[in-house]
Amino acid sequence: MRYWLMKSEPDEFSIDDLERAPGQSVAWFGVRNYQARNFMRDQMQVDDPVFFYHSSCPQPGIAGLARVSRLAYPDQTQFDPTSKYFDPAATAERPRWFNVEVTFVQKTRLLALAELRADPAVAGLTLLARGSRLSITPVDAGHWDHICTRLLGLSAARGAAR
DNA sequence: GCCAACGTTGGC
DNA sequence: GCCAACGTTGGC
Repeated sequence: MRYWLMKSEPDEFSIDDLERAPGQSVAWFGVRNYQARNFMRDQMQVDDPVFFYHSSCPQPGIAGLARVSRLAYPDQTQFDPTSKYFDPAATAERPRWFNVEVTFVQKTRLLALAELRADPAVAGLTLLARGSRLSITPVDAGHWDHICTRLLGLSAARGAAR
């Protein structure tokens, strides 16, 4: 099992939107970065725990927990000419972009980026790396546990969504 | 709105 | 295959 952090702009799709989604499960479509795609396509497994991170907003930070609910499959928006994620180079035979699905676990208090940066125990989080822009990043088990139990006050079991 | 950092594109 | 130009991300 691996742990992940997935960024979303709350204006586009927030933790509240995930909670309200039918079945509380959604396709994580629109990723157009190869490294992030590869994480989804090659490494993410059903039930992997996910930090849901709000980016490009007044209070960037972790806003909740989710988990992977479906293995990666071709991102349908790449085939849709009316979508802003349309990719003319993609074909059904040779899809270029993939997405997993994630499901809602729970909201948390907003754990601000600034608070993460200030905590030496999570130094090394890919999210915090200089110039890091990746929308999907892996999280070490130790960092996951520290954030859940020490910073968010959750039980480790709840945090791991078992 | 600024801008640093990084990724992608395309001419050569 | 190099690399300049351009586009995007995302915190501030």
